[in-house]
Amino acid sequence: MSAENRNATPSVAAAPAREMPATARGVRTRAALVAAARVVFERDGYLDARLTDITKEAGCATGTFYTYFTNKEEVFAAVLEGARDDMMHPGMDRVDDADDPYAVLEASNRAYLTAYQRNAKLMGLMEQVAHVDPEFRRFRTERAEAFIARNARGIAELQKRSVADPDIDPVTASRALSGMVSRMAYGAFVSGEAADDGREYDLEELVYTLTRLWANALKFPDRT
Amino acid sequence: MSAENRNATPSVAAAPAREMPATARGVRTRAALVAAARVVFERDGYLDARLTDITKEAGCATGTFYTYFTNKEEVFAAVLEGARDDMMHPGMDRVDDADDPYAVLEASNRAYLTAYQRNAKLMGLMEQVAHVDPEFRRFRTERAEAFIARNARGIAELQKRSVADPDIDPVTASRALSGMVSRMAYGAFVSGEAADDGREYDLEELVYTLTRLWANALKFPDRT
Amino acid sequence: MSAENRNATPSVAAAPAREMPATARGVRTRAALVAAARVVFERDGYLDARLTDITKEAGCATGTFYTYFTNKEEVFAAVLEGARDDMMHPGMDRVDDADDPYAVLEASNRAYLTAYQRNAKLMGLMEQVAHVDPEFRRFRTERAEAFIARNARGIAELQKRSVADPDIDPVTASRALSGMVSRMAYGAFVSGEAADDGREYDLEELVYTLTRLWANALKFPDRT
Amino acid sequence: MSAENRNATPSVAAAPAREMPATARGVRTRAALVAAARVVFERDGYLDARLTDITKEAGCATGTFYTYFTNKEEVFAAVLEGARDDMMHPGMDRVDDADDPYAVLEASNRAYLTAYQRNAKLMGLMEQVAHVDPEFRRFRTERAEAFIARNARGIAELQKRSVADPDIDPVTASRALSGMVSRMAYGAFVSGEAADDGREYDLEELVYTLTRLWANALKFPDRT
DNA sequence: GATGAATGAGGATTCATTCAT
DNA sequence: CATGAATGAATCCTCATTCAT
Repeated sequence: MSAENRNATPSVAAAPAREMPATARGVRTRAALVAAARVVFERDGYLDARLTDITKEAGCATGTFYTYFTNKEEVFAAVLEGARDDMMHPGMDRVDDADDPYAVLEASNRAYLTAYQRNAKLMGLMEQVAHVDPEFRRFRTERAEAFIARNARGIAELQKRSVADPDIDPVTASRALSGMVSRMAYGAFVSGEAADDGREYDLEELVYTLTRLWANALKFPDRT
Repeated sequence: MSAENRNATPSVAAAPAREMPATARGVRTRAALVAAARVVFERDGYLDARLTDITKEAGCATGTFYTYFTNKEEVFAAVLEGARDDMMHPGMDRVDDADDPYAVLEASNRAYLTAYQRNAKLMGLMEQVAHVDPEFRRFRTERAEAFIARNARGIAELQKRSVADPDIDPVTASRALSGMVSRMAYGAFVSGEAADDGREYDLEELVYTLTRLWANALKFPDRT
Repeated sequence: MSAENRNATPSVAAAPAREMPATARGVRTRAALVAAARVVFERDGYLDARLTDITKEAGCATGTFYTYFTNKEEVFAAVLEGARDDMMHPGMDRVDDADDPYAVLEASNRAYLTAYQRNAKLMGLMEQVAHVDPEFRRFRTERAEAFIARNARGIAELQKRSVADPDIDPVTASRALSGMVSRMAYGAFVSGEAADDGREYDLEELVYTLTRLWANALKFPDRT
Repeated sequence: MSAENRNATPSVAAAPAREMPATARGVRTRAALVAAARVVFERDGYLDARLTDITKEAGCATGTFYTYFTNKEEVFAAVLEGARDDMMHPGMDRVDDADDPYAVLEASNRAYLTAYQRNAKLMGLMEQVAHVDPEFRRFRTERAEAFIARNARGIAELQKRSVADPDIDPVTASRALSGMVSRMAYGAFVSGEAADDGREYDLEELVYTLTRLWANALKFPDRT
């Protein structure tokens, strides 16, 4: 985890991106475009967003777009870039007792869900775009794999300490459980799947259930 | 699962569908179009599929398309229709000991995963389309909710029989665990996420791990 | 020279041309487009011709253009196709005395110049396009080489019959003399180079001078 | 050739040229732009050359271009300016025996072809631009007419001295024969037409054949 | 029913030229 | 003088949908 893929991937897509602006005005315009793009994308969706909507929203001419980006994918990448750190490294509260795996797990899940909720619109967008553009499919996969790998390491660690079911492959388990959490986050914060239940999603209930299921699944010892 | 989705309208989406063909030739043409549509969709994806590609593949004229469908959504609905039953009611092997919840769960998971694998291309398509067309988003959600409801009922039942952790909301748990399974199925059979692990997805390993995690999560009693 | 590159090169450019129309209406529309294209090209030049001008001239919608052609090059190729035979095989009057090389040469030059004059606008266009599009550069070169080869054969023949200077390489000579004629034709009928002389180009004077120069250059024996 | 083209305006085309730079820095920048323009034109062709390519190549900002030129035509004119003298007055070796018309002609042709070869890229460019921009069409024509007039004078002179066929109009003949030479030069040094002959163009062979054809065409007396 | 040509709104993209710094 | 970002008119091209045969 930590800094390893922080600097490695400066841009999301490997497109031959336009170079960064040289002047202050350029920086401002570019930023305006990225901000506008986020607004338009979140409002209209990736597919329905037209380049002119973005420039209009940013208050500049059509051509200006092409000073900074080559196409829609590229602005979208820039938009993601902005939220990237928060999405990849959701700051986790200090856990008092780092030896209590349940507490660590719970804090981790809460951090993940909170970050997801904070960036809900963007995450939904990500999901849509990943299903439309291979470039971003890869990006999404990488993000997922980063979490999976991190969690797999955690599980293996717990197995070594004999606090997790040893009969389970840590990677597959991580894949399953991480998927469970992200899938749930999507359902709760993006698609609002349970809206017709009449019941709203309660973050704490989510944290509680997911953590408990996860802990049970790995056979964490009962907390005394 | 019950009759809730099986009402009068045969079409998936609620579009004002064209009526079914009257003549034998009509039936044949329509069938050819649906088959062609599946081929084209699976080959090019929903978004990149052009109506003319479909008619070309079906070996008929462009205009003929509109004799049977009003637009792309509608053919796609017809394509789904074909695989619908298999996807909704994956035939489950008779389980000898219906009282062994683990065995039942395992059989159920195997049935689900097998069906998913059988219809992998289509499931991937479903996923893509759901992220693009609200009509199908609803359809996908309904399918998911059907499974969730079914599984929630199962969990509640087990709780009543005291073979499942009573401290967990059955619907939320079902949502989480069902999501875990479907997410995993997608990763394994559609996006081929783990291809770079060097390891192929092994169906039985999947069934084993998912079932075990699920059982653990609900605190099924140890099998003796 | 005969049919050797008559069927060989059905289309000028090797572009993946749209297939020919299946219905009579289609044939009509395509023809209208080609005719319109010729008008527009001759009026505005190749570079300044816009696709919409062509469709407007043809009296059809923009999109219709793309039913038959993929781009400007392709229509231009189609336009050339129409005049191709006349340009490649300018019908030559029967020459009474086929043994009189001077008479044959004169008839040949007259035929060439007449054909050039008939298709002057198009030849000018060809010249322009050849300087702009490599595809057509090749076409133009091929046309030129066809004439050069034909004439080189003629020269070699005369050398064998000892009626032409044997100390000259027939291909190089043909290249030079054929170029002289085509260059002159361009100057006279397309660019109207001598317009400021006050003197108009007189076809017969052209034929006379070019033929005489050519005959002298090859040292045809004096006609007695 | 005389002073007719050498009037006050140093620029080739009659565009309302910007005045020459006042400062030393200005001179340097302008020169850099002209040099860059030549590079870009020769590399990309006139039509595909973008103004920004030129400024980039010159290592200066886009706007700087407009300090010295109003548009593409004007830089191109400036580029031509540089090679102008060499192209218009190809230095001819002293011919020992100025009374030997064949020797004079040969020297003249060699000088012309050599100059053409030296400036091949630019001549090709000229040709392209002449077919695209009327301004330069005129320039090209003037250059051609200068050679034609000079040669016509020469021919008339020889006719007076009875060493050239008197039955030929000297201007028309000059037009034809000068065209023959320039056409050949273009074919040999620019379009590389004969590349597929397997034979390379040999300058001396060219000089020999063209001179001989020309001499024959005018019925120069046999050299003894 | 089947055919396939015609339609045209809609959006992306380029690049010469301007102008504030 | 130099800078380089901003401008936006001008075209190209696609493809769902219609309709005469």
